[in-house]
Amino acid sequence: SRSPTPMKLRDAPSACPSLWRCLPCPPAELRLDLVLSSGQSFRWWESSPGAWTGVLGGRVWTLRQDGDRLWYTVYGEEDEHEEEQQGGCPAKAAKLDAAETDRILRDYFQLDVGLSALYRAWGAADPLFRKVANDFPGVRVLRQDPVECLFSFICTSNNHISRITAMIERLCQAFGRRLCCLDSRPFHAFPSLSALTGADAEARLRALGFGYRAKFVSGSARAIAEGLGTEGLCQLRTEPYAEARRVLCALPGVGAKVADCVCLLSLDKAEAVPVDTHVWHIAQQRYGVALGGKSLTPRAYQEIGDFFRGLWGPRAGWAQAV
DNA sequence: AGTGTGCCTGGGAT
DNA sequence: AATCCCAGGCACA
Ligand SMILES: [Mg+2]
Ligand SMILES: [Mg+2]
Repeated sequence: SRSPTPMKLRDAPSACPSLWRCLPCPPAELRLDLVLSSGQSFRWWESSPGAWTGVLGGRVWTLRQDGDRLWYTVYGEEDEHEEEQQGGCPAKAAKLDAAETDRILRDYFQLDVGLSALYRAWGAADPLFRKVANDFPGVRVLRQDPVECLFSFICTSNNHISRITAMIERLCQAFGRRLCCLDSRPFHAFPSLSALTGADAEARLRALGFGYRAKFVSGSARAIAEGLGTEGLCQLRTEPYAEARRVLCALPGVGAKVADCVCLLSLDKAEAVPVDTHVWHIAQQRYGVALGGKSLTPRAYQEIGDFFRGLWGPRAGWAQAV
């Protein structure tokens, strides 16, 4: 039985305060706008000025930062009893209580990591960082779901942000569980691993405009399903950086850069420094890193990562996000 | 082992 | 208006 009244997007707590909660969170610790539009995640949308709507932990949320508070609201799921879970994880979504939603948000934004102290340390070690940090406070690394992060970043290689975002949107629409509709716009969960292992997955992805990445997505889904599984992928959080990176690089469509993105943004490897062409140029021009050659070779990639780890320390990946 | 090349797609430049 | 160019790399040879 479908809900008789369609749900609407919520804009701010003022209209209906009882549907919102908040966490203490000063702008120096988190700048929601910078973090959610920085290209770490592709699934947040500024639904109205200052309000960010997206999917997290199988629920649709709207977030808003107001001074020292991070406000949030979680939307109810439609047709819960009709949904069949295809994967191994029977996430029978009971109504989330306030303590649980608080925990999910604190975990996603890693609010237990004090950013102010890290900014001070990076700035003390690096004058160039000080300059940038002034304009970009509160930029922190999200702790994303490993499956979403992996398949999203497989889509980023040799691609444009605008197209990446559109591709991932279509991926969720076609393969992800529908969660709810807000202002008649449907929201879908990121697909489970098993949703991407079907025999026709590659063809369907091609039809969605994935190009040659269709084979990478379906191939990596297969490889993980037949290998370590979703659980094993998540277990890489407890493995050393080098091991996680090695396992990821064995997947089709995953090389050093994508692996480092997944390590940093979903597997708790704060020392991972994803090096793209932009970072490569910065390292040479602004930091004077001496590297022969006119292409980003594996050796140069390693050297640049080592350089920034030496400069910024064990959370170099966090500093680079700024 | 370290390099060079081609690649789906589509928005912006020419 | 067509065509070129190339972007958050990667897999191959
Ligand atoms: Mg390139
Ligand atoms: Mg690989």
